[in-house]
Amino acid sequence: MIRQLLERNIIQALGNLGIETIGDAATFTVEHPEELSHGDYMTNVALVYARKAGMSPRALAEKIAGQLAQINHVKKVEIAGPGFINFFISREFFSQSVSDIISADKKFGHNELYSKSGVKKVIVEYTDPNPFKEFHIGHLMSNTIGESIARIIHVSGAEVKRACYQGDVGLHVAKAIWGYLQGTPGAHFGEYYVAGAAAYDESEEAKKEIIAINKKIYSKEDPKINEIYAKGREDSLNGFESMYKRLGTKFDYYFFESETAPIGAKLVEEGLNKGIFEKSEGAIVFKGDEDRGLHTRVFINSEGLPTYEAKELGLVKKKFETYHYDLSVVITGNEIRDYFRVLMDAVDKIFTDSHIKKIQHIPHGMLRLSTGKMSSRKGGIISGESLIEDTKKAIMEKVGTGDSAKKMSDTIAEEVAIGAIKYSILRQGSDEDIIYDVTKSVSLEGDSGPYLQYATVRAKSIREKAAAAGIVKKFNSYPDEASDIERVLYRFPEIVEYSARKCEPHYIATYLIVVSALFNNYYANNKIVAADDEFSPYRVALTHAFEIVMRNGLTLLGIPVPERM
RNA sequence: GUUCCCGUAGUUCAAUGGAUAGAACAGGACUCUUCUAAGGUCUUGAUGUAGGUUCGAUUCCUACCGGGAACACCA
Repeated sequence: MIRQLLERNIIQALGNLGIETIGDAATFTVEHPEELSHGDYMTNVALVYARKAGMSPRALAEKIAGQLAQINHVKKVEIAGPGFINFFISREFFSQSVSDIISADKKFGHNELYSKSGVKKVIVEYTDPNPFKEFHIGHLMSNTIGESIARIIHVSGAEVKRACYQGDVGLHVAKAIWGYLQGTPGAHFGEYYVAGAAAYDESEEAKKEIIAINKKIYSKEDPKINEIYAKGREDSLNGFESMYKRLGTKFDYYFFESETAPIGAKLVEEGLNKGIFEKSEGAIVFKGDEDRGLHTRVFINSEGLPTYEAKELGLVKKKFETYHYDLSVVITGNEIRDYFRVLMDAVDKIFTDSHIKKIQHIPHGMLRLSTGKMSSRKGGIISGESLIEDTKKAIMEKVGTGDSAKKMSDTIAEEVAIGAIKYSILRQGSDEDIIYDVTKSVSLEGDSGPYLQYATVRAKSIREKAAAAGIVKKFNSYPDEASDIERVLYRFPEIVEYSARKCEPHYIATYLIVVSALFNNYYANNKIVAADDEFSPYRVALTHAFEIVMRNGLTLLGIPVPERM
């Protein structure tokens, strides 16, 4: 609200100077400078209006600053650089915000971005692993990003439902069952699938057998196949469920291709009659608008079976019938991007309800290895589980050696491993590929999840020490100068809102790193718990406020906070 | 070939059209008798090329160079 206050005052000042702002294409901004030494807020107003005012930016800045009345919370106004006006906020504001953060506690960071814009119900689809195949690191990436976005949307004022869409029918299932029937050594269907997929490519005979199995899966005529199918599906889904538990996800809805396929096929049939789809070379296709760079896509293949596109259409309908959303968010790999644009075009033509069309696609990059694109069709995939286990092992080795008091429990190692992996995914823009380097993922220093967890746990332990020492936090006695950490903590809700607007968790991740670094620096330079220091109660309060921001921020990233480290 | 994404320190990533392009890792120099050294302090080092728009461009536009993806019956 300080921002709005400043904007109003600046417009007023411009008015006093006879500079018209209404209906002007040029707009000024009020924002936080990149560097704290440049103040708490800054505006470029003088640079924007200099030409119009017929004077140099610095001269105009001086004039505007001269016209500004005394603004609440503003302690100092400076002109700097080419003509920026910098505002320094009063000390009382920061100590008040420390108190406000502690009062708000878990709710600090909540905002009304969605509720204000009338978006009250949001469904978020992510992860989408396929039964009978391995849950690999690509699913880990989708899950991490999706879970975080779901949480961010939730604290931004919407009811959120989590959905997972899974391919329980299709050739991949037949490949896995074939592998099982061959007596392929292995413990689960993910391994049988790899064997079946390899055989399908290499042997004509195996290919025929797999196609035959596929038909039996659909027709359900073979009791033995039915039994294996049921077992494999259940095993897979149970495996996924325990993975979701480890990762901290709980889905509200599960959708399956076996149920969306008939719905989609029916929609395409109806669309064919309306001229939305057309027949071509024995298949039913949707002609994408070439001018908009859209491709033509097959929805029903020449054998009369619905493709992924048709199933996805069925999914849209199924989702909306299950939960009347205001917005549907779909998180997938970015190789689907162009295809999704075609799908959206088809959705737009098929459905009439404007709500059902409110679909936002969030594509994410690939988790890449030096060996190239991951593919579960061949061997050489990295399972989500093995990545977690390897990371965990590396953490144990790093910390567990030496004196036994420092040895960590399995629970903590697990939390730190999950934090390390999730942070490495969420620290960058989600549309970018992540170059996964095994040795670097194991490094826990600096820009990492464990760094954030460590700073948080440290704050918690200091707070407990203060409580034991009988120091009660207070907000009325503090050093004259506000510390840097105080000057950024109150910005957290703005970061969350911005992150929600962009559907990009990495803004929160980056912010938490900055805040942690400032706190660690504060910790190194200030004795927080000190019985004979009059400022100690305030420092304890500040530490608590920091801990709250960290906890809330890490929660939005889906990163757990260990008891101790 | 067409369309879409992307080129930032040696490496992995940041930067709502703004000030001196930020971190981290790696390299160099310090720092535990003191609340957790998985920490802190100092230091070396970057916008693919050529134009354009702008008071101002890593950001927007055009061309080129380089990487990735999609492009009809897989998902």
